[in-house]
Amino acid sequence: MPVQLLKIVKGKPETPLPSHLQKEDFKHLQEGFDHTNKYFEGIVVVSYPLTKLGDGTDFFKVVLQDMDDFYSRINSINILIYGKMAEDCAKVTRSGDTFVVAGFKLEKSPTAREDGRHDCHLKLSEEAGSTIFVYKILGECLNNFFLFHDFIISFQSVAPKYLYTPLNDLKDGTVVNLYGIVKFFKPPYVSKGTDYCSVVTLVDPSNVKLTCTLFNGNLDALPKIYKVGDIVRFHRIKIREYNGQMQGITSGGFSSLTFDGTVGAPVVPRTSSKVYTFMDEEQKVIEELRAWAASNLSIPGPAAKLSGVQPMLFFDLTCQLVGKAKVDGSSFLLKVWDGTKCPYPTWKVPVEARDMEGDKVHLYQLRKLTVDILVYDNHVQLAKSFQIGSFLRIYSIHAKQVSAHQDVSHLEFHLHGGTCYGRGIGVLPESNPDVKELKAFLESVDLADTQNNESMSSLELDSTFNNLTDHELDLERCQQLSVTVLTDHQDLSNTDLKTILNSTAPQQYRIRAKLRTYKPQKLYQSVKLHCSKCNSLSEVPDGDNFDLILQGSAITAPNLELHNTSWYDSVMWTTQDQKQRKIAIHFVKHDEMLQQPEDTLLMIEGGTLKEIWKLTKRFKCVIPVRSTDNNLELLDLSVPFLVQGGTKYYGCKQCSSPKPMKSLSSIAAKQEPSWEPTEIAQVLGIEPLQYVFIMKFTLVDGTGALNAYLFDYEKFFQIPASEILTNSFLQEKMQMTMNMLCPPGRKLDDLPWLECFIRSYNVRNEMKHQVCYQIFDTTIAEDVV
DNA sequence: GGTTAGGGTTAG
Repeated sequence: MPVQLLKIVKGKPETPLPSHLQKEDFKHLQEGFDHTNKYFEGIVVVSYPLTKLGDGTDFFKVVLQDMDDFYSRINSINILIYGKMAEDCAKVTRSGDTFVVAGFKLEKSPTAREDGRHDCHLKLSEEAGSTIFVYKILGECLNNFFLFHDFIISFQSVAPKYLYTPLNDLKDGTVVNLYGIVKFFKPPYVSKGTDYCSVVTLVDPSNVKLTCTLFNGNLDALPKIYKVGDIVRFHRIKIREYNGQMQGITSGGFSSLTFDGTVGAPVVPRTSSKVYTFMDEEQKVIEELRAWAASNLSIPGPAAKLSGVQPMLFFDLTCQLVGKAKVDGSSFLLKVWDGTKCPYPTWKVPVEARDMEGDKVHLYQLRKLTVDILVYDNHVQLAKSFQIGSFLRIYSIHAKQVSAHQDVSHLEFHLHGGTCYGRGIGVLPESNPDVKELKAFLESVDLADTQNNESMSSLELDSTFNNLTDHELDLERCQQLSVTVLTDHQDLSNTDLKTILNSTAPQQYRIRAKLRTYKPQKLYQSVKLHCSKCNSLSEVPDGDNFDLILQGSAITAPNLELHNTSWYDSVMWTTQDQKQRKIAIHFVKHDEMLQQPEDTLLMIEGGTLKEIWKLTKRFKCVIPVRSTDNNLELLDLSVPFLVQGGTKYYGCKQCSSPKPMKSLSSIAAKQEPSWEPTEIAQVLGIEPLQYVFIMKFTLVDGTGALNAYLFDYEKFFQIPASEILTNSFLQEKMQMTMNMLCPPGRKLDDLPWLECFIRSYNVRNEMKHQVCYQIFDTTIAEDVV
């Protein structure tokens, strides 16, 4: 990619130059010096319009100024660019950009005497193998950020422009480039020949399907398709007629890019190829195909989890490999988990403990959550190669229900031989969004017995794991253990509910009771905001309100006098739509330098909710602000005073006395600003509200029933209330926890016991006096979820 | 350069 557009974060390019390149001094740009593996860097001070030479070749000339020797009499040099490279460069180059040029040819400049520049000029072209890096100033990058939805700036390449053939226009015997949406695929498997094979059926807006059989001896060279709905771009695929239909097959120079097909997801190609072209227009193609697919194809929803497995059916599973073992010549065992619990007893494949590969302690800790998947025949070879700990997607697992004796049945998971219906296994990279989500979820799962078994000898482990069935484990829980445990006061004895109800408040009790019902049933309704200063509770504001207030504040144009201070750099951006909204973004500096985006706090004026959200994905902290005559200040406290990660931080309207934004400069001046929400709140005069779960538990123990409130930031569910609204895995985990505490459709007798600590307290107003109860110092038992 | 597979569930 000879011309590459890069972003620059004040003075520092984020993408480093290739390490083999070394900087060349202005004064060494002379004939007789070897300029191989050297680059020259300068600022574009003049750029001429793109022209054509007599023979039709595009020609683009810029003047670069040497910034290291700014005060020399001669400090600028002519750069002559030819062909497609000239055209591409002209498109993206503006005065003030930084150019890095390499692979240039140096010649005497015939115009040196007239223009007073360097007596040599540099000639660059694609044919000569030249490279130009164009560093844009921050404002330009921002433009790209909003226009192209991410900071990934498309490569401006001089590679030949590819033509893409629609699927309804394919001719027998041709080699073409094409785009398509994956309608069906077989993940790469070991063929009976010498190669891996992957079969992919595509469809495009012409509504014509094309099945491609792709071969390659290198697994990595086949398209990285993870799900139906992914979008692929194939280059140099051979088209043949087979059984009266067009068919695609790999040809010599076949290459592919694969994209997530989700509307709005970042457009990042998956490929093993280090060099590929991907331009703005191609980004547009992907977005158009995504939009078309969204309204014209039925793309399957999220894959099943072990907790949602349906007996007798086939399903795809995204999971982590915990153990593997050889079973016999034609089958192989994969022991995997996805953090959820299969609601049915599952079959454990009997294998010798010494044949089980994987961390013994980990296998033991996860024993209640792992399932055994037996893979057969052609899948064995691939399965053997998987690393323990890697993330897998296993396609079309058969959940086979097997009745053993006396109506006791269990589920067996088989990945049968063959590749019908896309049966197979693929490794997912850690960068895959599903893997990221899964990883976060797995990390949030509390494992039972972690402390106690760390020091077990392998002998003890060998005799322990694989021997307990799920039946036995469930039985154990029902008979002995409570689904909640106390974090303190274990020495106290239980009091029955009747006694508590007949006593005066305030007092504290240990109880053993069952959860008959709880409110709210819709768990997201249990999240509130709490001010620890005035003790008020409020609802979490919805996004519509946020957007309205943002719209209101966007009416006032940013005050330019407040731009670019000692502690932040500002950029203005005008939206490309009809509204021509002005957005100002102030990047807070540290040591007079801008930080990496992931460490940066920024303040935004005039942005929409969507834009703010987009910025939070890339930058550490985002604070919506408005400008007054002499200050930047926070908006109304109905909107977050800070957005960090997925979390909106609110301040208490009663207890806060907001200060102007310049108070933040005290944090920016610190050695290593951590931008902790509490610290930000403090300097801004904000009393932060905390996210909290508020629930009402109706508890019964045979002697009586009482309602107890649960007021929990994190301790009870071991889920931060601040994260639940934006994390579907945590929502699912919480729902599963509640289903364990109070299983739907069970009789009272069959409900599990809860061990709780509660306190009674008096609530009095003019009308009545009431005794209330609150649960505290209680948590979910470690092995419940 | 040839082959592999060429979509439509195993039956362990």
